[in-house]
Amino acid sequence: MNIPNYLAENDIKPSYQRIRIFEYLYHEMNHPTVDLIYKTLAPEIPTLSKTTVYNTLKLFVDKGITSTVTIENNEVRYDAIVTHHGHFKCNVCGIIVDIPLNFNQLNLNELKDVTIEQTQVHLIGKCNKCLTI
Amino acid sequence: MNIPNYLAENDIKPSYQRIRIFEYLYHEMNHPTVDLIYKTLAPEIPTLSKTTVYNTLKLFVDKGITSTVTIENNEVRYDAIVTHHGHFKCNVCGIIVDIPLNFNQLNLNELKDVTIEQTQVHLIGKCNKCLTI
DNA sequence: TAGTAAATTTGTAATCATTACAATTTTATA
DNA sequence: TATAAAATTGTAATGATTACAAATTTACTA
Repeated sequence: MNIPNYLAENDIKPSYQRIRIFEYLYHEMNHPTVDLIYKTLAPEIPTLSKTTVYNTLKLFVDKGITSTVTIENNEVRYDAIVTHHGHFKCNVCGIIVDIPLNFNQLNLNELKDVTIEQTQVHLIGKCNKCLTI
Repeated sequence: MNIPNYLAENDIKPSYQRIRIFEYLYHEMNHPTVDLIYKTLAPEIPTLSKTTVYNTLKLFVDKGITSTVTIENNEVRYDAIVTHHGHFKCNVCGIIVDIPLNFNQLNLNELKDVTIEQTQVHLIGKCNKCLTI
């Protein structure tokens, strides 16, 4: 994955900040909040502004290369995976992991008359690590 | 449904404010925000405080007679239905409707090692009414 | 290459939902 | 009726997000 190229292909000029933010999202896969991205990158990019992180993520979402995950209020999280998938969140350690899901298995007969553009499946429980402690 | 009895059965003293707030939730079935509940009831209960609405909904959730719906950030919504079900939200008119779902149909083989305590399924699209305008 | 316009980044202030907390009011009880 | 406990209320604080204008960087053209 060449990140500058990937950004350019998606109509995003690959500025230094944008490259670093997407690189973080893509490599960490940790569904970070804006605050976590900012706190992680700020020491390495001293001029970085939190507003830039907000602006950049909004741009990524608009251009379709990032999705948002809102499981609980007061924290929007971001994900470099944009294909349909679900999320599992451990309510002990807080980790969020992507899970493949076959949405066709949901019986949506009740919804004949609507169009569905987005599906969010969030599972909340305890992860294996926290169960065995 | 006798609301004072229902509250009492669930270990909640049926004060006037609590009765009115639950009555609103239960009859409207509109997945309101705190603000909407407050704005609707305040004219009829002039002394009502928004803090009371927050306190009361937190109590309802703790006692298990209300659930929260967080589809988008910056608005927690409340639902008097607490059995497992999903939600459909129209991104034009904003209406949120409950939808029955058979969660067993989700193929969760990937999650053998975790316990799942809560499942949230949110479908976002356009409702029939907004499609035909 | 310099000069200018456009795009991007930045910092500060404003907004809005929610929570904290102490004071007041109401309810229950002795 | 007096007192304690519970519930309600209003105000202030918090924290995420947005608005916005200034500063900086980049792209383009003469």
